[in-house]
Amino acid sequence: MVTEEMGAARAPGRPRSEKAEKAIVDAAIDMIAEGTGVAELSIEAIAARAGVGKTTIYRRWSNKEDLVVDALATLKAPIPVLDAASVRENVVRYLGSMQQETHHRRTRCIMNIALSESERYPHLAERFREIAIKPRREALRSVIQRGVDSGELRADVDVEVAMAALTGAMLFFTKWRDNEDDLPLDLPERIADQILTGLRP
Amino acid sequence: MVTEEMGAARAPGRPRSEKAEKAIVDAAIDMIAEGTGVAELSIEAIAARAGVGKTTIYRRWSNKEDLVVDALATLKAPIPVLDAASVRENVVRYLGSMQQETHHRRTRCIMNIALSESERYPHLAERFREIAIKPRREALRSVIQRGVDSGELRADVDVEVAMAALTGAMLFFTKWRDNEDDLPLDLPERIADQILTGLRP
DNA sequence: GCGTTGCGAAACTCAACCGTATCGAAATAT
DNA sequence: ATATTTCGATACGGTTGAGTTTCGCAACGC
Repeated sequence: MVTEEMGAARAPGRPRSEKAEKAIVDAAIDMIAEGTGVAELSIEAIAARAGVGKTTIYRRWSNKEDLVVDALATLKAPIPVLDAASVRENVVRYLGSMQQETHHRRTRCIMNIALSESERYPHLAERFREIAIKPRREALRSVIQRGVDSGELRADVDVEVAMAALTGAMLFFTKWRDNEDDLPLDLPERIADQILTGLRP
Repeated sequence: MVTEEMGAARAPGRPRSEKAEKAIVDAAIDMIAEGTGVAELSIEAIAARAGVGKTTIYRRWSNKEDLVVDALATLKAPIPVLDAASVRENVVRYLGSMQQETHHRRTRCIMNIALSESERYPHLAERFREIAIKPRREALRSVIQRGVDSGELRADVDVEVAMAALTGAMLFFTKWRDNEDDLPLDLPERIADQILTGLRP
């Protein structure tokens, strides 16, 4: 009875290729970023694109959802630095980064997953929230909370509603617009100014 | 050369069954409302559910997307009456109806289509916007505009941003929440009060 | 009655993809 | 060297659904 628990050299045969693993995950992400929904995503297509045999995929993940979850987990979400002096400036930066990201197709399509496939793939949606949404939400919450603490914002401000208004307004513009082209460049400023007006003493 | 333009009795043979047509459209809508994505929606399943032959479907629509577009077009979106005296009351009603609708799975799933399939099915998304989103947006815009005109809101209010903040905040709460259960019942009031604070003289 | 057209049902071909199995080659530990 | 495991490739049976065709019957105008 040899213990399998610890130990470094635990491989009797040929070790699994990290390169193949990365190629698979990249292929999956790329295809999602190109607009392929999770439903249409096929293992065969991923294998072909990654230059890998189907066996290599099935040896690691038992189904499509597991693979996609792992793939999403590798996505790093760079959060803007929110260390400016004023709440307004931090909010403008935050909204600006949101607006920037909607120009990257990758981000757009990943957001679509979070929004649309959440009904059918709860695991996936939860994982996504954990990775992409939560840290940002914390960052924005901190900005607003600091504003309340410092007196720059009123003490009775409902932080959750304020966050929803700011984030929701930007999302609304970028996702529900009839015409995506005519977004004004100063949108972050306009949203920040209008909403913060109601939050100041 | 007989003109085919006008005329009532233009049917040589058996007329097409309106009942069958309605059954097909209903079946498609029901399946979408139950969570079936457009991609997984199969003509065969629609035919079976509607109790019609595939022939009957292909005789009317050449592909799935055309059918879904037509199906969405039959959806009537009941818009709340916004004739209260105050802007606040109208906004609360509007947000309240939004919150209500997210409890109907039908509405949720249809919203998902608008949000998620918009990349892959542009026709569909456009049609949906025309039917479901635009009238509501007009209703809310009218409420805010009337508030500005009557002096209840400031003259320099950015109506578009205000709409985005109100609608976006509610959407954010209902769609991006970690935990969907703990939505406070007075959410419409809280959102309205907080945001309208910044819009008043 | 007759020609025409729509109807539901069923059968068909064709393609995609799933998940598994098999193969010879390659990579590693002992 | 040998045993073991992974590799990519390929093939396989099975399922699903698209889109077409055929069939016998029903509904309509004339």
